[in-house]
Amino acid sequence: MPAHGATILHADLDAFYASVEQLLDPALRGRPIAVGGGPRGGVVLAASYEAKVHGVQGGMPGWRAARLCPELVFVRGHFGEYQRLGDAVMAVLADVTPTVERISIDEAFLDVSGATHLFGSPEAIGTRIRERVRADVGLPISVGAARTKHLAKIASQVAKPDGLVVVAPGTERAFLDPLPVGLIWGVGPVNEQRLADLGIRTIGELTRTPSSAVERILGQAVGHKLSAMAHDEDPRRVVTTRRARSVGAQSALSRRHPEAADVRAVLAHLSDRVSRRLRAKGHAGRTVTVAVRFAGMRRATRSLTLPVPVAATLTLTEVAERLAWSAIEDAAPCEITLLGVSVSNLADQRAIQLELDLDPPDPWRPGSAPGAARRAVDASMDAIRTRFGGDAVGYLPVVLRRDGVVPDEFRELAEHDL
DNA sequence: TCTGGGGTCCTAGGACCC
DNA sequence: TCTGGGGTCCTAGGACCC
Repeated sequence: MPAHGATILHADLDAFYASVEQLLDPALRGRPIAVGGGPRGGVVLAASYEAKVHGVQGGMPGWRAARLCPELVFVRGHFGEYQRLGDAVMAVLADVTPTVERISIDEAFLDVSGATHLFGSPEAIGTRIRERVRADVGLPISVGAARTKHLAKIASQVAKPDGLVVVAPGTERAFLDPLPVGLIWGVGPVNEQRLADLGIRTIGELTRTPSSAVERILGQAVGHKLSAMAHDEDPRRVVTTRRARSVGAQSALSRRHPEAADVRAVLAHLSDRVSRRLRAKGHAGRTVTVAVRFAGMRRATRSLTLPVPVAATLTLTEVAERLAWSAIEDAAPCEITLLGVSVSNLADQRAIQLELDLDPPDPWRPGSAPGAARRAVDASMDAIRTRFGGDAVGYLPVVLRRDGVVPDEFRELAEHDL
């Protein structure tokens, strides 16, 4: 049942990383800048509006961004600051209502239906949020307000940069009809092109298309979402907590023929990262998935669901290695450019810590229980890292040392629990 | 001189069970 | 004479989001 009034807000910081850099260094203000990447490699993580004008976008290879905008300034990024300032903005939002759903470092939904008696209309609340974020944190933020989350998110996109858009109840159709379908959450480049092939470019054109045709193109789920939105029946509520469904890590590698020692070293490193995070949260997972990217960007995944959840570094490494070779051998001869490990089917694992014994027991210690031994090793490593920091033990595989395009601080930011 | 790293959700086919 | 229909789980691939 939709709330009365445009009481769902979507607040979204503008070009977040780039805006923080311009806040920290006044010399960068008004200039086209890119965070991450460089003219010779890596990818752009974020671009300032001055750079976006030239077509520079997040996710774009640095060399291409440099070609689009020769005066582009590349900055390395202050990832710790992003976390700190993102948190500060969320604190401002929490002053308005406890019903805040943070969906990434820099954006959140709010349900302000219980806050209007204190702060006034959704429009007044949106204005207040924008003023306070600007005054207290120093960053531009856009806000959309509407009757549903979906619509509020579209409204904030329309409001950018540094604006506020309220979709008053009853005006939804008039608001949506002229907008491009790409603004719909879940319609990316592929679906946008598929729709364009049918002559459908605006949301209005889409809603006039028979739903059976839409579902044929976009699939049943997206089709249903669209028709729900078209009829203003978006049931999603603002939820303040969400549980992680998977934990993973990946690393791009310079193009190479897969060598057993390399593959093992990289997978051990990734498995170590993943399993440490699982253990830190008291989680374990039954399904292990390995992703391999080959030269030419083709990808393959292999997964295995185990009878019991795993969280031990060594166990995860062994499973990952089998899965990786299954994918590599199916593609041979090949060159690989990325390896990834992820664990899903998560279960809370604080009480029991069963570990699958994939290997025969240690021949040097007859009667030993490999699972228990592995847990003991992991516990010691975790304790040392907690005390002395993540670099105290463990190692970075030689094959990764040269390829570390993305700073570790960025990984930490991306993996941070929101 | 080819593209990061963290995720979510959906789809389709097959195995398996009752 | 080979054979229903529904449900669940697993696997692989893919689109999408920040």
